[in-house]
Amino acid sequence: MKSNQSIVTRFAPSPTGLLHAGNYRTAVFAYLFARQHKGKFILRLEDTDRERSRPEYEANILDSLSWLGLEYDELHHQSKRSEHHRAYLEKMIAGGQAYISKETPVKEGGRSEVIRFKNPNRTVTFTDLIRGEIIFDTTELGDFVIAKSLDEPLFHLAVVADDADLGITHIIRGEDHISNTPRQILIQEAINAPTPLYAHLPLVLAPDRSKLSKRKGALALTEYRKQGYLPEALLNFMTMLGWNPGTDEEVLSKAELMEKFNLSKVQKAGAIFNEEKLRWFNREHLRRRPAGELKQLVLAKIPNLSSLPEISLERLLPVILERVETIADLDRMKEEGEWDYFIETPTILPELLKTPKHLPALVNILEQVPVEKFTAEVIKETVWDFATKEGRSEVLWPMRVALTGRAKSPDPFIVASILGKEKTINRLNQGIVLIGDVN
RNA sequence: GGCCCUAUCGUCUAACGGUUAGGACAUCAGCUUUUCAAGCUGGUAAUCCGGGUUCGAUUCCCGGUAGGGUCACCA
Repeated sequence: MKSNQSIVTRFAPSPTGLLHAGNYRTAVFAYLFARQHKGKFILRLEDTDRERSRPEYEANILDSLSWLGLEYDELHHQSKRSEHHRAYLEKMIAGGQAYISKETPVKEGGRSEVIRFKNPNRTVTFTDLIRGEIIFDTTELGDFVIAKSLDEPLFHLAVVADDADLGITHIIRGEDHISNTPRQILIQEAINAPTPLYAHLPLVLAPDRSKLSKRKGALALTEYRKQGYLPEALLNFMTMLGWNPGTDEEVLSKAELMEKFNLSKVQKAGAIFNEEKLRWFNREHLRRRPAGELKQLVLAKIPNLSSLPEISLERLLPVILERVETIADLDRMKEEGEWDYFIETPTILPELLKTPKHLPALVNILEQVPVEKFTAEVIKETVWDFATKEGRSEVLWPMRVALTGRAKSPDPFIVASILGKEKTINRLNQGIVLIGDVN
């Protein structure tokens, strides 16, 4: 029902910098719109500026899109289409819609001859899918330059020619292009090309509400990848920046986004890129990954945990996962040896034990728990009355410290169940010895 | 400055012209098996201002104000 074979969108970045949120959100919207309508999504590298375009930036764009999962149906390089551009230019010059203009170069490297568009000086009106009718008086634009020479087309000409040749039906791009639109419509009319539908997206903003840019601290998409974010989380977050599904749901998979996305619920005002919320999205997406995958991930990042018995590992995984927001947290845990006490006996600072006098009684109590019933639940049940009677913090704090050697850790019952009965008893005894030594 | 776009909690946002203006992130408080994390419960917090239209405006219109974008032989 929603299928519409004729829809073609494009993402047209210039390879003059790393792809960041200000750019790729546009790609996300164009992609979702095309896919939802079973249309085509085209990637076109706008590399006509030979000086500023760089292969490494192009590689970065390709990398980023592939990581995000935005697969394109066609890839074009604007620089490889200059013959088409030349043909349009020649036709326009012949038809009087453009002309070769003699110039006195104002800046260094300026040409003494450029190609200018013969502006008909009239009002241009178009209906933006997001903003409605927009009216411009193009008179003030004058006869703008559309090419440095027949073989060196400039932005406006190249864009219009390529969009026409590639059959683009919907131009979904940033709001910063609104003022370019009348110029491009004028060129379309001159070359007798159809005017596509326009949807100008609100901008992604830096915290100071200005357009997000590298200068404003926008991180490359690849940087978020390095920081351990999931592509689905980025995709979800970026889509929610300026769009909502019309319900309270926020955590959506790529498939769900493709199904629910629509231009009519796209916001008109710009939105600040909020990293806190991104982290939250990442957590939510991480939690939704299959258990097996998460286990592999943890073991890959913290390999020494694989020496643990299977049962211990099963109990430890959820404990680790609830402390992870991005995958980089696992690297940090590895780095800081956060879980090392499960592998090696920790060194315990006697003063950290605070009130160790109950440790001997604790050992006696735990001795009674059968090895096969040494679970967090049973341990808690067994110790609880005693701890309550003697004062919970008096009993539980030294128990936890004796087991972990740390001031901060998961609760003592969980820790004990992961260590197993033997190690638990040993470490408690070690704590007792330690106190004896001190005394 | 010209032109264009925009305006709901700190942030992202919801609300056929009638709601105690809702949700999420963040924040604060409390609870939970001392600590960390997670979780749960609750709280603080918004319709930029002024005029219209209307029985009734967050919503429609106009004007201010504020913010943003754009004004290249870059894209």
